[in-house]
Parts: sequence; structure tokens; C-alpha cells
Amino acid sequence: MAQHRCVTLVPLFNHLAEAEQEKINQLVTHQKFAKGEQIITPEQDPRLVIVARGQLKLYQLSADGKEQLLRVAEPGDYEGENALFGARNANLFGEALQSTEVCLLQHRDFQQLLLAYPQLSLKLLAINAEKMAGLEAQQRFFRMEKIEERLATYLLDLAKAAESDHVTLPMKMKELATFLGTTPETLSRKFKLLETAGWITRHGKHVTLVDKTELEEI
DNA sequence: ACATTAAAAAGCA
DNA sequence: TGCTTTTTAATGT
Repeated sequence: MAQHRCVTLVPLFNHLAEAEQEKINQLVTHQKFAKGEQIITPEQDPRLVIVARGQLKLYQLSADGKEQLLRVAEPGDYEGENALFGARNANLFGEALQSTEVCLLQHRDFQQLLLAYPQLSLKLLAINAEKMAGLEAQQRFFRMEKIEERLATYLLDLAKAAESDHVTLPMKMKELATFLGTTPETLSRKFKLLETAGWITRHGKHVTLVDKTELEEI
């Protein structure tokens, strides 16, 4: 299988020596999921899930059964390390957004790896710090009252990251909607609102920020 | 101000 | 073409 890339692909592991990567590779199992399949459910035994190819949508369900999108894990990202430290999220789900391949690592194995390679712990800590920053960034969306306010700051964030006023949306409208805590319908209207106001122009997923100062005003 | 529901329109394989 | 995604419109909270 050409899947030994899995370990070498991931930032968490790829700084290790080749021999060490090989050892890890033997502990890892590969699995392919079709679009829409559940990769992570709360009731399954804890394991570290590493995305090798495709996209893994991570979300949790609120009390009224609505899903709240946390993030979309791309190749190289992972999820499930929290349970290793006893913090098991009781309603965390992970669904394959498209046909995606993942690497699975049992928690006892992962635990032993951390003991054997102390550098891994440091790397894990560093990567998790970034994850936290991402979640905090999303939290601030929900403190905003109006949806167009969320959308505007989201677009400004994208433009900042891309260092350009022309950005392409990294996810489908449906996902962006739940990411911003709204529905596709409302999102569509807010896009049109910003368009007709002249702050942005848009062709499909390609958005150009025309008047950034006005967007910041919102 | 938004969500929900339904249905039309637009995209895409 | 046939299915999925996005937009539009009507109605509800």
C-alpha cells in the first residue's frame, strides 16, 4: 500500500527519524471511509484519528439536536488526543465530507509512543496550541449578534490569511453556514446584502473584498 | 432578525 | 442527464 505516507505526512510524526516512523507505522491501521460515513462517534472506544486524504468534519450536537461545526480536519490534522488525557467529549462526531482515508492509532499505543519519544509530547503540545487558537477564533463569532457581522469578520480573516483581497471559500456554503452558526439560506442572503451594498463581489466561491474599511465597520 | 419549509435555479460528474 | 448544492420565496417564531 502506498499508505505509509500516513505517518510521514503528518506534522505530528514527520520530524522523527525514519526508523522511528517505521515503528509507528506498524502500530497504525488504515481505513477508508465513503462520503457521509461516521468516523468518530461518542460511543466508540477512544482512538487517535489522523486524516490522510479527504476531509473530516468535526462537530458536536447541542441539546436540541442541532449540529455545531467545530472545524474541518484536512490531511495532516488529527482528532481524538483529548480523550487520552481523560477529557472525553461526550458528543463529538466526525463525518467524512468526501471519500477520505484515515490512520487509526489505539490510545494505549499512542500513550506508549509519547513515553518512548518525548519529542512527540512537545510537538503535540505545539500543534494543540494552534488548534485552541482556531477554536477561540471561532468562539468570537458567536459573541457577535448579527450574522452579517460574523460573515464580514470571517471574510476579513480569510483575506488576512491569504494576504489578498481576493479569496476563495475553503468550504461549501452549507458548511460555512453551520460554521458561522446559521443556515445556508440566511448566509446566501447576507452574501447578497454585502454584494448589493458594494462591499464585495462574488462569483461562486470566489469572493473579492472591495471595501474593507466598510466591512470592518460592521 | 432568523429559522423553516418548499421549490426553483444553478453546478457538476 | 440526474443528482447535489445554492438561491429565491413564503411563512413561522
